[in-house]
Amino acid sequence: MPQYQAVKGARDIFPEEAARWKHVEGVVHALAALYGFNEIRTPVFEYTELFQRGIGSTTDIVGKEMFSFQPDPNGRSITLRPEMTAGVMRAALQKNILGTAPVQKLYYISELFRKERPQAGRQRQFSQFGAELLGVSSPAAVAEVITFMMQVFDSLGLRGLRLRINSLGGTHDRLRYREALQAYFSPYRQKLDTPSLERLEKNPLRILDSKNPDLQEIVSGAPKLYDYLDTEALDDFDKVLFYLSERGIAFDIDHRLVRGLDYYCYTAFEVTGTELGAQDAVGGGGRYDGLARELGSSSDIPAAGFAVGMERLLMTMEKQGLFTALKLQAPLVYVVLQQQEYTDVAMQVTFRLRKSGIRTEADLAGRSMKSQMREANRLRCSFALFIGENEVATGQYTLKNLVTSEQSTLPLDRLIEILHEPASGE
RNA sequence: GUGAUUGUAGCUCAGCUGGUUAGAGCGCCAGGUUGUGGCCCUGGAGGUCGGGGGUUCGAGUCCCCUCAUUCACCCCA
Repeated sequence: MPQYQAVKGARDIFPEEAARWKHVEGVVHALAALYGFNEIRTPVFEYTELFQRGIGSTTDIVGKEMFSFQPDPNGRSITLRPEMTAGVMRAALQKNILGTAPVQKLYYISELFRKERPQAGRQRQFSQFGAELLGVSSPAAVAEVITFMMQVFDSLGLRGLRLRINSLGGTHDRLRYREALQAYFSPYRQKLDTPSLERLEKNPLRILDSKNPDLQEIVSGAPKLYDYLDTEALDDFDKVLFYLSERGIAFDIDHRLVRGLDYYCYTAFEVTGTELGAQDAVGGGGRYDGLARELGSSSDIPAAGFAVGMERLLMTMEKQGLFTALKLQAPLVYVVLQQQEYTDVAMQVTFRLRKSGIRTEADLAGRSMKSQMREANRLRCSFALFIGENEVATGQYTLKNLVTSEQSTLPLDRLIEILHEPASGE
């Protein structure tokens, strides 16, 4: 074991994997532009209260998973962001961007931090891409956000992802339902497990999420949220489903889908994959009309958004073999020098090639010709350009095609022309 | 936070009931070809056997502690 290791739950991404990230990020950026979402970058830390208010103090994230610290002895507590929505909303309110344009469509690809035990598909530092649509509260807005997300999956070539969707109703609906749940579960107190008992008081909806097999029977008999939705909520939900169907987006209605964050209302959704192990959620989101008020806004700001776990997305793509064709970009030319005394010439030539836009690599370590050739081969270069006694004397250099093994000796200007020809791969 | 799992070379792993200088494949470096790679051949470098303690004549192998990994629970992306 080396003396220093990456912090628990944090990992390094080396060049080959970084290429995969760039590929995925490229698709996200391109589709965001297509859908009219603009990138926002917010600080990695915020005042702790923001998350306590925004995410909800009863949630696990706030209760036990935040990296919080106090930089100044008597100063305010600061927290490494465990999710993006609260920060984005804070930024929007702080600058009052809705004052200049009443609808804001924002997206991000950002690093998040949660103090959990790492396991497959879960790290302490991880990243999400996501979108937030602020200022509109229509089924069309929710459908737009979901469609954007699903098209990213589609464009990346993902198959077999499952979209589950539910309506949580408005505040009134949820209040009535909450009481109904408490009434239903209270007689079962003896049988409930500790976390469920706690939820019974704080947030009974989340009992429905329980995976405890012993509780399944009780849970399945619980009142359905769906039966407590008023017509407005039902119409809203139907409309969202209508848009999705019309666009050919498959979904499963799941009346037990609740989601862990307090701020969701009306539509909530989640996308799961089968290749991820226990942590099978790739992304999720919903509508959160109440968040802005929670954060001190004097007016209502309806909003909808989603977040997708980049690591889980990449993991699923890997399992589905979607990266096989992706390789690091190879240099076109490797400059090989016969003896070290030609280093200066080699550096000049290398520079000229690069200046003309040709991806060029050269030996910086003074290694043997054989090593240089092996290196050229390892890097999958298409050409080797030799600098030796003859070349220096005549000013004509030897270019070898490493695939066909053909080589010719010509002035550098001429070689650069050849290298720029499409057949050369440039 | 709880449970289980694994920890031997850069990587993937051997190492029988504890017994001489700890191995293989791949990778890396060098040479075979002092102006030419991929294949092949030869050689080489590289290991506090995660760390500490204990049992023993003797520990990579057994025991304890510790650190780390991985997976699962909880919850979530």
